[in-house]
Amino acid sequence: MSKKPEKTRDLLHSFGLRYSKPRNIILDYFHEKDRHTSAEHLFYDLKDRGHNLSLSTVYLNLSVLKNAGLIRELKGAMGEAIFDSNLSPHHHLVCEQCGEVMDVPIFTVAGEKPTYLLKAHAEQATGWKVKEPRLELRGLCPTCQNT
Amino acid sequence: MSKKPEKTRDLLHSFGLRYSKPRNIILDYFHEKDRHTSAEHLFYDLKDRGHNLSLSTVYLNLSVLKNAGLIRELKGAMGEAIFDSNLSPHHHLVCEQCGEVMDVPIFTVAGEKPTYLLKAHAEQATGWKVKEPRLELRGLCPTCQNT
DNA sequence: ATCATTGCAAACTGTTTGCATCAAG
DNA sequence: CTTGATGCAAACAGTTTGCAATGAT
Repeated sequence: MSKKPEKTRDLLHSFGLRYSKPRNIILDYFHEKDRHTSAEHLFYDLKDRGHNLSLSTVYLNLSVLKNAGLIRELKGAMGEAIFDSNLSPHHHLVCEQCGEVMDVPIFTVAGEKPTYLLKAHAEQATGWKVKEPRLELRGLCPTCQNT
Repeated sequence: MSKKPEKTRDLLHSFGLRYSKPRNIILDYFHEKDRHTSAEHLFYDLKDRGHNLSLSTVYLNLSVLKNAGLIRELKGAMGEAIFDSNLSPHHHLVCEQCGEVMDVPIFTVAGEKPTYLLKAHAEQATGWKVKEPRLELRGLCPTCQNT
């Protein structure tokens, strides 16, 4: 099932990263299909498949891959880090009960009348029940912009 | 500086909560002006003012007050819980560098052309540099809605 | 008198780090 | 050979919990 290591090696190199077996395994995992996974979940999933990476290696490489831009990070239902290999621009729907994460195309969410239609659109398009969206935008405050 | 305890007692009672000195102190803190604070920050702030609540009491009461609807929770720059006593609907701008949190009125953010104007509007209105907003909506997936 | 709240310490979860060993380039 | 990656264990931060003492109603 796994891609040819040379492929992965080239991919890593093109991002300025070294090849390693763990990285190959992790990238294979993500490339099988778009996945949303936490470090721990990935760790156990890989263990089930006979890949005994250490947990710290998993953490380390998720962070490396994220910094290289090969995967994206979001926050799960409990605030844990969730990694997503789908790089195309999209939003996320996170189930507060089971933790399930679903991708939401940006243009379904971004209707003409944002705050209200956001919720309605997303609910209609996905069947989820969406909590009142309170945005928590990240950025740099004026002071920190000059630092 | 602190409000009359009877006031706070009545407030707490009206929310079905018992009065206690820690709750009084914490509510006083929040009501002095709208504040954004983490549990730990609150703990030290109160210590500086001579109120030696235990950290677990601070955590417990923030959670109690939040569940009662007297304060709101959001996630800070590092994913820590930040509590906000401003209950009117608004969004937040969180500085990734210094952790500063700023309120953003909903209608400044929610323009006519959401995804794009969101960023532009917010930046223009606040002077912040806003990272591309990726929404992480919370809700219930179809399965969990029937549980 | 009853039952919730407090404070302390210990437990826990998610994540990071130090360091000796090992593999990639 | 040089530098970066691994794996383990220990360290950490933020938060929660168990429990006996205390305080509110």
